[in-house]
Amino acid sequence: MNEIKKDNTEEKILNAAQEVFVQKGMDGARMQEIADKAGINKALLHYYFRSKQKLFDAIFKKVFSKILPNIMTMVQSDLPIEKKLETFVENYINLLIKNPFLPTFILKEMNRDPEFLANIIKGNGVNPNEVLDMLQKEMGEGNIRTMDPRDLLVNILSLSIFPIASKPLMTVMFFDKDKKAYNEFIEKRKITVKEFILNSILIK
Amino acid sequence: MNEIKKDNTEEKILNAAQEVFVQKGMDGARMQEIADKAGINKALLHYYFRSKQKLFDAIFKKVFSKILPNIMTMVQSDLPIEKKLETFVENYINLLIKNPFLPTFILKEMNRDPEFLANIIKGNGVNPNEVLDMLQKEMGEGNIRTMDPRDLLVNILSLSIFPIASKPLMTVMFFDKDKKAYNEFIEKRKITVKEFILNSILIK
DNA sequence: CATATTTTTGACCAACCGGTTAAATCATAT
DNA sequence: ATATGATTTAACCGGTTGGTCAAAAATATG
Repeated sequence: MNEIKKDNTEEKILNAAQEVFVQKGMDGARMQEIADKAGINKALLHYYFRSKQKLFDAIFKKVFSKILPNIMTMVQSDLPIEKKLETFVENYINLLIKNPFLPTFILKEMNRDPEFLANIIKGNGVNPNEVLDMLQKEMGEGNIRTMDPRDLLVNILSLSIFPIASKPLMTVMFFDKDKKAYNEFIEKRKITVKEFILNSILIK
Repeated sequence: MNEIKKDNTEEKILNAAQEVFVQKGMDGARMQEIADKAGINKALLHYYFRSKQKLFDAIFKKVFSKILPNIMTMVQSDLPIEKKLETFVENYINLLIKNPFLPTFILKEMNRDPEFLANIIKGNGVNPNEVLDMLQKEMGEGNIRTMDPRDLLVNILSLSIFPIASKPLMTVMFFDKDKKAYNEFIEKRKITVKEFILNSILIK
């Protein structure tokens, strides 16, 4: 029973910590709140993870690793670029719909330790150059307009992520605080974002 | 002398508070640090602004009001859509280059109080519908492709703002931690973003 | 100049927060 | 059963933080 129980508490801690950290950030999170949410004593947090910083690092790595692999899916098939883009945008927006606080959390806490950030990326086997090469190849073959592939990749990410990170602003600006209308809007964007990009880059 | 001196300290406080709040967020900011940076006693902060929350609200309103009016410039001329877009993107990216921490700060703290957010927008005379109407008019005249004007506006904002909010990630992913290369990239985006959008929406 | 008002300061406080410790509980192996 | 090591807890600690207060300094008023 030893290992099962250990895994169980550790998992309970990680889940609670993720919820609190992602919503309140490193500075706003309280060890007590994480302990309460995990249904354990506060000292037990320090038994499993020595310090708040260590626990935070574990969570940041965990959620950041959720985001990254998606990028590589764009290169892991030989479908035409339209299809690649379609599945990527759809997957990404779906992931963010389920985790709406994730973008803001990552954007904010990203600035804390760029070195740590670099290590996570490397450790996840994410190689942006593969994506950039794929895009450049499509350009070379005359399938899409020639441009800096980094611009294209950044544009794809921007259009997918930003509208979810700015949910409160958009809900108030465009939908009169109607969250359902906002959700429908985001749902539709799985298609409209793809179309917007393809209209810009496709050579017909 | 009364008013001049009062304005002077109040301004010193606001400048110091902006610097600290924008970089560290509400939770990470310390009243002591703000006081030090303003060159005054900590008690004086509470003399001018009763609480940390009040001071934060003042700063959030201040910096958010910096961002908003730009959106309305798109509607305050009768230039062709290409020119409107060009000046908007250029102005916006320039503003963000000068205030690189602004996007992350606003995105994070936006979630704190949506009601407060709505009031600031109203109080700034920003009416998103004016922009949406302008875009829809361009569509009706057959100048640009027909689409949900909200999508278009959100896309313009996403492409302008996100790459600056995600500076650390991009510096590490694309530029091997070379900040100068990143800066040049952003500089070029004043043009490439405009082109990317026009390629997508322009009917030739 | 004297008085009233505003601005600024140093000292202080209660609450909070991350972290520690020693003891208790539990599971397991002998 | 009991000794052993891992897990969990309650109580506690020192430092930090937002905020207060009374008094001093500066300024305005008459």
